[in-house]
Amino acid sequence: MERTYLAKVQGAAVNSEINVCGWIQELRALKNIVFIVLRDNTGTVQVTLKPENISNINEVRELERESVICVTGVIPEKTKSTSNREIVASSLVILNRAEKPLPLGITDPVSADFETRLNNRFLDLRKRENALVFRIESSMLWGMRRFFHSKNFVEIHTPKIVAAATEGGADLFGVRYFEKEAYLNQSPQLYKEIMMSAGLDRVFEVGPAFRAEQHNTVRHLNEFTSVDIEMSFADHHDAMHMLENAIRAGIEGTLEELGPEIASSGIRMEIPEVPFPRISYRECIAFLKTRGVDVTFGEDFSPEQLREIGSQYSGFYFITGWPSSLRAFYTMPSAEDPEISNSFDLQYNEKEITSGAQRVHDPELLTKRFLSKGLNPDDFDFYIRAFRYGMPPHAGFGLGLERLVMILCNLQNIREATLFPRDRTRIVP
RNA sequence: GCCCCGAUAGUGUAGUGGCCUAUCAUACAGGCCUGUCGAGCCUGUGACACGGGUCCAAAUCCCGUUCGGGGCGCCA
Repeated sequence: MERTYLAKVQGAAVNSEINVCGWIQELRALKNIVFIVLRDNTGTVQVTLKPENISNINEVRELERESVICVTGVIPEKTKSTSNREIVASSLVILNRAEKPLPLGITDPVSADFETRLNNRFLDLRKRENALVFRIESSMLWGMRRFFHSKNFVEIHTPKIVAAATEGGADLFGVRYFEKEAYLNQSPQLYKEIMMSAGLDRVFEVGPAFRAEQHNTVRHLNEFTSVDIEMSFADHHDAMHMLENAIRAGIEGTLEELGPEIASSGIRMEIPEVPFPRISYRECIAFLKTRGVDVTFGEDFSPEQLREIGSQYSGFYFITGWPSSLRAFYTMPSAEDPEISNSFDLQYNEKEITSGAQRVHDPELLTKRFLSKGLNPDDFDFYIRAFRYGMPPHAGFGLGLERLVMILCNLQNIREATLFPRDRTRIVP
């Protein structure tokens, strides 16, 4: 018999036989009757077992919480259960028993440290509200993928193992690659740009990025998921336009799929209005000065300064026109104002989630930019070559998926939005 | 990497030098009761991160280590 998801039990026909499978969330063995609250991926339902119907009832009485079972039974017309429906079992199959005690209770009225939760993530995610974060991430990503696909983007996959000289080096993880030295890539940047020269026109990639920085904060991971796009014959305005509409599409799709559950979980998620406000770096400096914050042109904003800015500009907004000195070598300087670049960050309140820009497409300028950043252009020959034989103007961005989910779910720690976070000290599980 | 804070049963906690053979809840085990549903009642098992030191006496004070939390820095 085909398995029925527990969420479908409410709407299933009474008196017909059904088969349900899941975990024993609670078991109450009374003298003449046994009740099980069964849980699966979709919900819970009470299963009622009467000794006269169940041959292995004594074995069932001894089952541990979180053991895995399948039950066949019927839904009676009337139930004495305070839940709307129950299943009166005709048979119960024990598929796998759980050890006890549980290292983390699923329904216990005691909280658990986040570390305990991470060490037992498989149990932690049996809680629906914890798993919801990852359902939201999935829906969000599907929404953005559909959007990019509709805009003629090609989804690509670039190497995560790269040669020593590719990226300057200091904050990369080294790996042994047979007889060579190699590194884990910190961004698909160079490769997605090469695809512009290849004529793919518009590309996006969803993949891991690795940073060997010894940061220890609630918003940094050493391995995170980057949603990257690059588009030809485009500038930073086009990239910002694409980004805000991708986010809007992602949230629309997420609310379509998970709206009721998101609402009942207490997460406030709304479809943002586009376009997002654009605030220039220079405007931010001027604003901070009106608030008595001492800040000079050419400095990155500190967390405290970003909180100040975020108290003025809430929700999604762009900070545009960052000083060229703060941006990577491939960032296009502004034609009108040589001190700044055609770049942007997408912020949500005080949090940065995306960094993007129009890119340099002229190989001579690119070489100068390398030199001004103290990098040796020879180390990037595989990259610059793609610029010498017809590279179109292009622009793009990289978005931190976990940071986006963190914002959408109003989480205080980015690790909450990561199944198995990799931070300064954690590599297990 | 720097600064601050922390580590007590499976889980979450109380306890700041002797009153601690360490509190409470939950979980677990046994019993009573019961179409239960945060089930109820009774009984029981179970812990001071590790290594040094101070002291008549250390969960408690000091040093180190490990791990964790927060902040900063770093951060294509």
